[in-house]
Amino acid sequence: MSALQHLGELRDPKTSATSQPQLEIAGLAASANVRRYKSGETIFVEGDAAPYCYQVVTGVVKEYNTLEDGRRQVADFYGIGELFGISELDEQLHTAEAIADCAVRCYPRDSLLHAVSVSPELSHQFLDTLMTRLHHARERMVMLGRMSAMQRVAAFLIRLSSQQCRTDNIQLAMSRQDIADHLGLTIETVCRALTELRKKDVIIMPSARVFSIPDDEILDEIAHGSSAAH
Amino acid sequence: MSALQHLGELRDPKTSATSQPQLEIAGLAASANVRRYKSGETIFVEGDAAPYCYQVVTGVVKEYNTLEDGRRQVADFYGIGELFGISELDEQLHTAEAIADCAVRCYPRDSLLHAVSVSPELSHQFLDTLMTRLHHARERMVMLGRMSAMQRVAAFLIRLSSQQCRTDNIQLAMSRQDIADHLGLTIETVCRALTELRKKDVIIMPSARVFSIPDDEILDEIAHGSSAAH
DNA sequence: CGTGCAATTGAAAGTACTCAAGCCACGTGG
DNA sequence: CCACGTGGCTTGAGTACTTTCAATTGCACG
Repeated sequence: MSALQHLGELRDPKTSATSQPQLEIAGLAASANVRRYKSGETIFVEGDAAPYCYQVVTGVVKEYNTLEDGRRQVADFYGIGELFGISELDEQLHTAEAIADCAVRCYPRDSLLHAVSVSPELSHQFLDTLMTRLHHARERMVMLGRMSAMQRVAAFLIRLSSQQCRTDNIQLAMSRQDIADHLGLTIETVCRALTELRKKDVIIMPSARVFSIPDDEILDEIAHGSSAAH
Repeated sequence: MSALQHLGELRDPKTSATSQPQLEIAGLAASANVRRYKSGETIFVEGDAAPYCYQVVTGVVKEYNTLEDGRRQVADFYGIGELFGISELDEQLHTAEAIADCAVRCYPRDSLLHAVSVSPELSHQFLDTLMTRLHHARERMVMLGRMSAMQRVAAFLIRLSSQQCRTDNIQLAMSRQDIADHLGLTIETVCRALTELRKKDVIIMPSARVFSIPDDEILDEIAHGSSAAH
């Protein structure tokens, strides 16, 4: 099976379910407190000391890096239950920002890592999360390295649809700029791809941040098929 | 500090040393046997059952995915001591191939994962390896998503130079095609970038598979500086 | 009903790709 | 010993796609 096909597999419970840690990490809830952030607020900055690891309770968070010239690469978006701000060093590797109003649980990094290393249960679960995340990172590398703009946008919409478990009125929590920065494109190219999908009736967009997929096979075909999608 | 700068940090012992597991995993050496592969031989194929995890004893291995149209994305190259063939599922996510004559240690996957989950020591080490790998995967996403062909090639040469701890007569274990597939470029584009670097005396290439870096600051500048590198 | 930001569209420019051919080192066989 | 064939690497010309720059539209808000 090819890497491209994997991109559609988020829908598959066996890959996605295991990457969702439980909503509260056993034995650590006591030492963790919850913070709230408004949409657009920064949670931490690349290079910061990293005393905590974080878990989304409510809302959506993005992690990104900024290049010298101001361009960004969005590493990932995190929804309810997902961990972020994890690194092997004691400094943050990304900047994290709320893209919707958020509640975020903060686990002391040392406690979390210690708890993980002494509990076989937690260890297994955490390893699984990391391996799944690495897996997805590599699928994204295929996307960034080998897929056309249209294919990237189509694959991104498919991923959102599978995450929200629906093909109707799917919410786009992030801006066009965030999507572009995630897919390695410019905002204009994202717009043009969306416009083309709309014109071909592959997607329906009642407003700029909501869409539906009438026939997900057509979208799949665009995401996985020939790169010449005109 | 930006993600781009991280790309040069492989030279830094604090990031690279921790990602190297010891040469034999304690308590598992008994159940692991060593296999040998000639350059070009396939070790396992994407989708295969994954009864083992592997560790390079000698030589160099690449892991890659093949797309429907035959193009490839090389996920990574692995040198002495590095683990590969790791996934959260019990099937291989990539195809692995020796790009030089290799000796490879095979650990039964279940034993390895079990050993890791019950030993705090191993658990910590394995987590560290995975987090570092995720970190590097994300740096590569920045590269694939945001850097020009010339920047990608320059960054790749810098990485090789730091891995081999030298700036003289650095070996290119992999073919131009492998480099192209790793960087998300075509073989021709890689050639042109190398030719340009040679013409500008940024690198010296006594032969196609060996190069030296007279002044690594210039190369750094090309990798991290303005994308207009003409 | 302006203001301001996000999203969209258009036109021109540029970068990397495709296709095609030439080059080079190496191994084989006459 | 040299012609020949092979595979990997390099170069050239034309093309296609994405970006850049610029302008317009749409929408929420005071």
